[in-house]
Amino acid sequence: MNSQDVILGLLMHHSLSGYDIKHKLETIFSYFYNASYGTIYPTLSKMEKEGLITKQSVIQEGKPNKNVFTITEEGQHHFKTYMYSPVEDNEFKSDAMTRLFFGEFVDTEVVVGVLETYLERTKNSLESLRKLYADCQPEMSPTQEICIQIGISNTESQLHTLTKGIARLKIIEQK
Amino acid sequence: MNSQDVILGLLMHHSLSGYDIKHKLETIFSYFYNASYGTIYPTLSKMEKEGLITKQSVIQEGKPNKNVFTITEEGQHHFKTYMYSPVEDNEFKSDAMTRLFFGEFVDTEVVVGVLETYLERTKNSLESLRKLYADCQPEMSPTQEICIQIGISNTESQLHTLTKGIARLKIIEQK
DNA sequence: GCATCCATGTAAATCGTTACATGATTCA
DNA sequence: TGAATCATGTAACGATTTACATGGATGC
Repeated sequence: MNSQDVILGLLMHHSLSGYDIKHKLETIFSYFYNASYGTIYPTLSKMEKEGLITKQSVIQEGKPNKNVFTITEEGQHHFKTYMYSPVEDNEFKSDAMTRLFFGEFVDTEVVVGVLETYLERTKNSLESLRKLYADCQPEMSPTQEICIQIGISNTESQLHTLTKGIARLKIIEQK
Repeated sequence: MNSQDVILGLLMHHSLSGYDIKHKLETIFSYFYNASYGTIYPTLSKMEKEGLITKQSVIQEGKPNKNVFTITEEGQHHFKTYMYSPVEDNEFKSDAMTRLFFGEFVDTEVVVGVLETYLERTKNSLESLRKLYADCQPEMSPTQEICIQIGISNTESQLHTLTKGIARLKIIEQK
């Protein structure tokens, strides 16, 4: 899985600009994927050259012009090939967990701070996911709904687990 | 956070070879970090040149010789600088969740297959983490123990959430 | 005899982020 | 007047994976 596969998937539903794609990634995809403009725009150019998508320039009033991309039949075929290929493993990288792991080499209060930052960010993510679910539920496909339900549940559990972890750490601190 | 920070952290406890480091990453770090030999060996060379670590060749009987690396004072200082720097956001990338999200474009049974693969892998991860906890608990630092407890709890919740998700998906399939 | 573990390393390729560069419009 | 939103793009850099290359020892 790479940015190309994700972009093709987003264009399966309807045509979008690079800016729209970035917005989708920041909202509905935030739980399990991300990409910057520095990836999106060059990928769109590359895909257009390869005939997977086509570009239409749209002139807007009161807003800058934009390039809207539409998936071609070849692009749809590419996307299907991705969807039937072997599933890749999840990737998880956590700076906060790494610092917790190495906690013995710094003061416990520093580690507590790290976990509290992590907790705060998790709370924010949960809030965003819940808001998204509330706002977009009617227009979501059934699998998209399951997707966000899984995201919300997992984030809730993380919150709970982290809170317990912080409590345990604070007990150690007192010793 | 990058491979250098993680390697320095591992060497804080005691000297290790590149092979040992890979093994640690595959076991105790498996939940929140990973790196291949193609990263580990060049990073060790680079750090040695920069004076963050030193190399000792160890001749072994019945096994190939190995290079054991020891952290220097400068390396320890580097590591501390990392530990006190701002915490980076977690990164999570999930091919399985992406396919679930785009589930409307393939047969539901394909999506069920994707989630069942995901579930199977999660079960295996959980088993590994539990085994690791059982085997290494006595030699773990308190923060390392919290670290693996968090890993186990989160993986357990994921298992639960995923199982519910698959059930919901199968209800959709029947319609 | 074959798989697995031990052990190290390089080179090419891939993939991606960050910073830079630009600029109009809308709303408070 | 200043922040936020809309909108596109490039160039330099960084990080990492995959595939290649090698080879002895141990255990089944």
